Amino acid sequence: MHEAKRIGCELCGLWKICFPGRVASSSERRLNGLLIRRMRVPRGKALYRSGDKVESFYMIRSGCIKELDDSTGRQGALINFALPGEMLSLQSLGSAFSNTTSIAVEPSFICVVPWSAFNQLCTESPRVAAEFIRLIAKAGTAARDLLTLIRDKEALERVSGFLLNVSGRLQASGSRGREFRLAMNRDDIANYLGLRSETVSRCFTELARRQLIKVQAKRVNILQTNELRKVFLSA
Amino acid sequence: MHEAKRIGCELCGLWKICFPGRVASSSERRLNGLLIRRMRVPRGKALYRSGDKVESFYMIRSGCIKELDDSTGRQGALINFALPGEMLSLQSLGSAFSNTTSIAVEPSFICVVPWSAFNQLCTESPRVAAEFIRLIAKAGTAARDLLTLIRDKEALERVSGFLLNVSGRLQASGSRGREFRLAMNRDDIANYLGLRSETVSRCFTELARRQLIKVQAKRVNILQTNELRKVFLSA
DNA sequence: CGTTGAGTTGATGGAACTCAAATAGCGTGG
DNA sequence: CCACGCTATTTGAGTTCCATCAACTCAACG
Repeated sequence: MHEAKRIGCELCGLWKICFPGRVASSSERRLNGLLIRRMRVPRGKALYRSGDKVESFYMIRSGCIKELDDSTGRQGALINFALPGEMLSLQSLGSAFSNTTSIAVEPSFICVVPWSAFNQLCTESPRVAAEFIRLIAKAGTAARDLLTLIRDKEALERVSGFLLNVSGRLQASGSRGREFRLAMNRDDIANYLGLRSETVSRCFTELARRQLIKVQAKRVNILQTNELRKVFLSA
Repeated sequence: MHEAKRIGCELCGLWKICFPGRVASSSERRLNGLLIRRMRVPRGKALYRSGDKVESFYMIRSGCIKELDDSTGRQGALINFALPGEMLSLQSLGSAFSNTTSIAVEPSFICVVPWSAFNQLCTESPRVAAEFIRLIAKAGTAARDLLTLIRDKEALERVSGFLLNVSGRLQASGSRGREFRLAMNRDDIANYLGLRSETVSRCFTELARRQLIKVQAKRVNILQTNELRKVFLSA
């Protein structure tokens, strides 16, 4: 997020699959440039909606995409923020139609990977298939992490965990992890963490009062990572 | 749960993979009987522990296995109950070592599927690989469902959702979904739902007061499925 | 028949929600 | 560039729901 700098392929979660650094056959190389389509998603626009046929999966190059679960009655059940270098809609691949809606929180650039072609590639290359299974399993772990964050922790711990999580992921994609701009608003964060925007706001204020972070609106500055981690862990 | 009747292969989540009903090559048939080991797990015994090398995944034939997340500091973070016909530890396949511990809630019978052999099979058979990806993705959806249950609903709704969920899954494995015996105790349910055992108890009592269920200790009888579903949905 | 552990019920306090008002950001047009 | 209006965010006061602590019931078992 923050600056619109787009990450390069070497930071993409698909790197090991797309590029032949560690792969052998030429068929594996097909993904590189040929089948993957790049596109821009304006802020507020949907990348896909629940009910859409699942034909592709996506990788975020820059920006931020929020993934909403429409299966529950409630509107706007936010189950994931996808940050640069991360993949989207992997969990939908099992079914014919998507059960989530993905909306750009800020203007974003993404890679679209057609599932059919990728599937074919998996059958041809065991290595790609294995790598892909690993990626899908990893996506499942993320949901699990969020679960324990929400179920077992109270508000201040959740917000701390959220900040540390975002910080780490931004760093992984080559951005600064200490000082960044949150793409999403307080309501989105609250929905994600199972809180109210007022509570999120109060937590930010409290963390700032303790000198662990600095906040002004969407700008966040992490001053004491270790102390913040202590708050996060102090169940 | 309830009676120790074990489900047959035709209800197993791996059915489509194990059996040649819809598969072609003889290599796909290898799994059937030859490599899969069946075993008994006594109540309270661990099937595997976090840190163990991931060499297999598991299918429940009878009984109930609880899966604990040890990564968080807190003890006993319960992320899943595996019921007959369901699979276990799929999310660990990506990593070398398990990050969860699985313990039998009641005496259980399971199938142990060696991952290495299965992996080999996936490379040989595209159909098996695709089916397997579907299964892994489905496992991810379950975690997601629990997430929204816990994050967006209050106690009575969570307990209603839990009962409906268990009911449906028991039915899927051929057991009665109306009247059953919960294998797990109140503490396990509470941990799973992000509540306290006292609260779970109160919710059971309240649902019984409304004549939607009958409870006495572990015995549950669902009287009004539709009304129970209304409680569950009334966010 | 006493002990033990699980489950239920009651009383109380605290964390987060709700409603409401004040303030700060941000884009737009003058 | 500044003033305006709209929205997002912060802050405050009162309420609700669930956790906590504690007492009690009940069934299983030696």
